[in-house]
Amino acid sequence: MTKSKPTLLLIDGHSLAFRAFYALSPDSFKTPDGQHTNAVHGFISMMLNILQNEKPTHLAVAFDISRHSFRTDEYPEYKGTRGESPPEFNGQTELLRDALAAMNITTLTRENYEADDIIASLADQGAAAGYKVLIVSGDRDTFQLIQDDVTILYPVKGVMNLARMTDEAVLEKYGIHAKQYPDLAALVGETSDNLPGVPGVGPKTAAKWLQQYGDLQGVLDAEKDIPGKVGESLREHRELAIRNRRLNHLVRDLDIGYSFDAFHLVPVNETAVRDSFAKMHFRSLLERVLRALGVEAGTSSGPAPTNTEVQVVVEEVITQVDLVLPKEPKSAADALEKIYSSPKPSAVFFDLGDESILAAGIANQSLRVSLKATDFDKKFYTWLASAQPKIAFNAKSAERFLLGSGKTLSGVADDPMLMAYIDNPLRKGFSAEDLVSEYLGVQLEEESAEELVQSDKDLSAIAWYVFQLSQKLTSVLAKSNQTNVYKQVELASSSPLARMEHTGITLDVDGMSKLVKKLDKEVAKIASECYEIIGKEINLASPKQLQTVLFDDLGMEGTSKVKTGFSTNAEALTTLFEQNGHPFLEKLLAHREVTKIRQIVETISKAVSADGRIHTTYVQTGTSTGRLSSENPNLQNIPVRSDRGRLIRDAFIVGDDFDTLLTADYSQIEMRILAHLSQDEGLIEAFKSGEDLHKFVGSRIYGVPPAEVTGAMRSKVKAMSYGLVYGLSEYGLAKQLRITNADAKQLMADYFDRFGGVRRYLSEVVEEAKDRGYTETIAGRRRPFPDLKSKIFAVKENARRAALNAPIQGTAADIMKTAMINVDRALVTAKVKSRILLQVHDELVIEVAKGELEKVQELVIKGMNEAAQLAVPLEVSVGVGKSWDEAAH
DNA sequence: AACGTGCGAC
DNA sequence: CTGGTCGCACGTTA
Repeated sequence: MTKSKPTLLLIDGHSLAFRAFYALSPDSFKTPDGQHTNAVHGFISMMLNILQNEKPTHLAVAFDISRHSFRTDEYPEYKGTRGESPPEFNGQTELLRDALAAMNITTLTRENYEADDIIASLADQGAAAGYKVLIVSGDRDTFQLIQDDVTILYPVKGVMNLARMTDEAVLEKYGIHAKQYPDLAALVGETSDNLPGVPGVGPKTAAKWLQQYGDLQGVLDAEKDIPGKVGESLREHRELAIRNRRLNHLVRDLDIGYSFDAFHLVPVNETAVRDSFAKMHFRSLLERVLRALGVEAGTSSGPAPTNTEVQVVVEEVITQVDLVLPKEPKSAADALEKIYSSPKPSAVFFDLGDESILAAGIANQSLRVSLKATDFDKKFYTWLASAQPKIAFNAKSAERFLLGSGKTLSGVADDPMLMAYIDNPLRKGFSAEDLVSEYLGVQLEEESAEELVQSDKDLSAIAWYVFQLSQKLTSVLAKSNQTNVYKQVELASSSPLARMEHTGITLDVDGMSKLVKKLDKEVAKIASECYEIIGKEINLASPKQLQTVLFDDLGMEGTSKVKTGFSTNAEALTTLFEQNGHPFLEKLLAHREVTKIRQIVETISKAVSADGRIHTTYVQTGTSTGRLSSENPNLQNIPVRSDRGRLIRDAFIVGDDFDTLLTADYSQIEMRILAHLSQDEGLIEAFKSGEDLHKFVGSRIYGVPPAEVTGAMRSKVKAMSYGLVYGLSEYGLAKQLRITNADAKQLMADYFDRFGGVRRYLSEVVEEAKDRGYTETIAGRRRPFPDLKSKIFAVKENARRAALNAPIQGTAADIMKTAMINVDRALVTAKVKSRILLQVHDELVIEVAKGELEKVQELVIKGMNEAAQLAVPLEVSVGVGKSWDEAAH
């Protein structure tokens, strides 16, 4: 076995302290004499986490001495935008350096240089001397230091997470290699350093150039070949880029004057650390430091700390639930044996990574066991795949990840996350911590300020609480009569969704990249036409700059208002264009449309996995009505209404080994539900007649035969019908149809004269919701409406409109989920290869295997039709094609 | 990082 | 004041 390399950890002290400062509230960390210590606490905690995870052998922390450096000599405005540091930060750097000294950790500074220069020099020297080097810095300029043995740990989201920036990671994120990063930064500029870049050049443009020409010099050499306004801008502002590049170049050959031995991690001087921490009133940190670093001989003042983890037993008794946490058993194997063979349900909680399960906790009433991923064995997987009842928190994610490694999850009897969603879909968080806190009154994790302290979770304890959660929620749901909708609709959707996510849909990547190129050209052309018209270059994506141009420079009169001034949204631009016909408005609207499409194309393209398919995540707790939402990427808002948009749908194609895509959607499902709920005779007849709905309604309202309903009449009626479902006002209807308020009022009156049942139903819904405090779908899904009693008019009105819509949208969601479950079961039972890929609220997309089309189409239609029995028929229309667009109908 | 604006879908 | 439900990108501000 070869000896592993020593690891040198280099920390940019200021940078990490500042991140820590912003991640923790200063108010929570304060000594009695008013000195804040949040940055120190956060820094040390974070450092200990890194020591634990990375196990470096050597460590040094570099600090800036002052703001003055050779860079400010060259360019006095360097970092000039940084204001005074917040008063709560004062004194914390000194405290931190004292604490580090007590811990026998070397700190380094250098007159006239920044901490990054020290780090750069040490990194090179360390790598050359055979160290593995890890750098913690929040400054992206350090990316230039990345090489085989030099990795940057870059803090994201406060100080909790560190992104491992390797060359591949930089390439992934920015499209260029790490050593090109400073060239990219030079072109783009760095706001936080007060270094403006070349105007009009963003990360994407810069990356494109660097890919093409290699480095900044190459780009500048080729500046004549770069077309368009950006090319012009580059030629005009090349000096900026050159200056930026000079300033962001890190000095890599400083002689630090220490041998690496000085950085070797050694045990701490316990007395000194105790003194230092006592001054700052740190208690939990002391334990951690002593345990992590060990104690220097002869400095210990108390009993020597042991390395064994202290088993924390939470003892709290809450009404209804006995919350005495059982101890972890001596023999995990024994406990697992009992759990795996028990006919009673056991709870399982998974610690989920980005695409795999990292660890798990298992518990029943009296036993609990934690398993790391390395402990997962055949017995564990066999149990997961068995029909043995399980209470699984967020079963869908677990099943998806298990499928990813050829395993599976079955026998899920309860999912407390979904139970809590059914109980109250409006709550903010659905994490196990949130729900345990809300339903059991136990704080699983400290508040966010203390999060840093908690580096290891006891998953078996969480699993045990999950077990308690399901017991508690079982009775909660029984009381509100929602057991049925929970079990039959929500829980039953989990596995089909997991498999849909796992399966994904194939994207024609080549088609998409061609499309981006085409759209890029269109955007550039439209943009330059815009600049031409207004005589200057602005950022067309900036509402603020647009406001200046439209309402100041061009003197237009704003229509609707937003918080920052007059609105520049499409509706406002259209109205303005009707008023003054200014050509800029037209171009701007076109620019918006094309950039939006291009943006979606890029998002979608980036989301393609190694298998060539896109795997969205359906969030089952994402909406207040019962619908699903889709994220990373959102596949429920792929354009379809414009020709350009449909080009995107055309890139979603049938996968290899399959024959065709089939789409099946419900026609006018929300209007059908309205007919059912309102029992309005006219509307029910409309659907039973088989006549076009809007023509039928139009003929009633205008008193003409359906055949004589004109296009204009039909579209008015259509807007009216859909408006009803959303709580549309006269004003809104008038605005949408561009008719007068009086005409809108008349239209509404005529509508309600003929369809009185609808009016009665809608007012009943609101009354009942106000009375009971919630609305209800046909399946019994509830949504609370506390705001219906608000004294604030706008709040109350918003609640009223949402309450009109909730039972309708929610019922549609229940029906679609039921359909999905039906279709999934039918396909599995029929043992066909075909499978569901996507759900888009009223549509399913199915991938059909060769020879299965006829059978599958029949099963799909049947499954969807049988999802509900309404007073009117459900109508399903299907289409088939090689792409999602072709399969549309 | 958080907010505001704008816009794609159903 | 003025149409429901979402997710996402971008600019701006901090």
